[in-house]
Amino acid sequence: MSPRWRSNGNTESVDNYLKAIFYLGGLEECRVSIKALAERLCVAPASVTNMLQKLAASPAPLVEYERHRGVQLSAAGKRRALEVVRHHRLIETFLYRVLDYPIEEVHEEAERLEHFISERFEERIAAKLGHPTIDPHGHSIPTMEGKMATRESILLADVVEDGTFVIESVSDRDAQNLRLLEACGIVPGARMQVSKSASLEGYSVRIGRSSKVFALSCEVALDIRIVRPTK
Amino acid sequence: MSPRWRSNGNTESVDNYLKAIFYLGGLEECRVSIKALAERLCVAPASVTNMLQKLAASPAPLVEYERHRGVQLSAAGKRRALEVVRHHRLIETFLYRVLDYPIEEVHEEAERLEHFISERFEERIAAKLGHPTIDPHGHSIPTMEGKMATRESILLADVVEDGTFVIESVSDRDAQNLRLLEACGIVPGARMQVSKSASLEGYSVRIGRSSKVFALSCEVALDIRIVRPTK
DNA sequence: GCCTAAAATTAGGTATAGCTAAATTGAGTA
DNA sequence: TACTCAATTTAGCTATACCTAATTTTAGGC
Ligand SMILES: [Mn+2]
Ligand SMILES: [Mn+2]
Ligand SMILES: [Mn+2]
Ligand SMILES: [Mn+2]
Repeated sequence: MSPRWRSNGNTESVDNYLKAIFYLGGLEECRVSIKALAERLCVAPASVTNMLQKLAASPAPLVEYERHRGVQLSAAGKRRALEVVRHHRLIETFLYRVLDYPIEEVHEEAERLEHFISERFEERIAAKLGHPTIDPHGHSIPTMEGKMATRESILLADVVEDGTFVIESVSDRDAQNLRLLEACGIVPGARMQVSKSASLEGYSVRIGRSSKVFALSCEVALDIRIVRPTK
Repeated sequence: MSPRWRSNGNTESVDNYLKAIFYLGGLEECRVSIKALAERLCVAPASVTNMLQKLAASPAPLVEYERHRGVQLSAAGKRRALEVVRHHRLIETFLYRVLDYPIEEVHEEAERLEHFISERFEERIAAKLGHPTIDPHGHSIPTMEGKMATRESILLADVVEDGTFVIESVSDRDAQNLRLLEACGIVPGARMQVSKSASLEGYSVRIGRSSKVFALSCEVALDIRIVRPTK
């Protein structure tokens, strides 16, 4: 058997390349370097070059690739990347809300299953969840049509003056962290009073009306995105 | 990338070979021929020989294979086969009961996902469903420890005299059929009055207290297993 | 404009899991 | 016992997707 083919003719590996290009390209959809892709995907640069050449040479290419000049998603590639992201985030939401997964376990399971669920499965969990727009980490879930809401937010690590903020999202990449953050009440939507602690290199935060104060390292502050309160 | 490795070190393909040997070996766990496996798995006989040689040569073999004498599962192979069957049937039950899948769509989705869910996922859906023992087709779900209840049942096609029976299970392999059978009320647990229709080659059946009578072909009667009513 | 080093590419090789076609084996029949 | 043929095995090939090592290219510093 060759690797399993998804409905649209992609393999799991191809999906993961598309997602990585989408992520690394950012909102401005910049060209992405081979090196950055290799690091993100934990494969050798030569493997990336190989895959991109194959993808770009196909009759309906998912990527635009030029030798030595990096790679961008084509319209079709972006569409597919957004579909996989939708799968990922819907699955995470489902695992968290319906199957009562601990928050730190949803990402790994979603990372696998996102490639193997059918459109029917996608549709059924979306319906079961009431067509959610935000996943348990606070990330936007793209619509079925491939539109994703963008919200303006900043890294907690970029905060320069003390103040009150609302937590927009937390990174899904470090399971350990995630467990701790949730235990502190640092979850999307929570209100947080932040003071930059000059002595310690980091932040003290107070969540909601709680009197407890938590110390966050600069490291951890890179995993938290915040917005100004609407009021 | 090589094909995806499951937690226990198997690939999807290996899992499918184990399941096929388990199924074709029957309750008596007979040796299974290469030809039968090739047909069931829709691959060439040479591919089967290849795979079995590799499986049998591994340090902790999942199968016992002798040249020209067919193949049987080892204890480890049987354990794994039962685990995959458990995944399959739990997933089917979950899709049917929680995600409201139409009965004829559960099998195909389960056939794929059975290889990719984690032990956590298995545990969570089992809990959500109240640790079910029967799937929507009426098949026994093996326990976490790898025990599967066996019930005595016969094919409707083997019925020689008219009578009243309880439907034990219906085959999950023909989606079209399944849709029709469910529409007629021919579902596991239903009580069914059967008369062998000598003129037509087939059966007339009446479900429960209904006055409607359905005609079933001998073909379809091969897809239905029944037991005598307990009372 | 040249030199160097990092980035990218090419070359050559691995494993999985398929395939076809050719050779072999062994079970049942004459 | 010998023959025949279906089942099985072997040999040689393909595709995906990874690897390392060697080579080439580009871009920055001078
Ligand atoms: Mn993934
Ligand atoms: Mn997420
Ligand atoms: Mn399967
Ligand atoms: Mn079933």
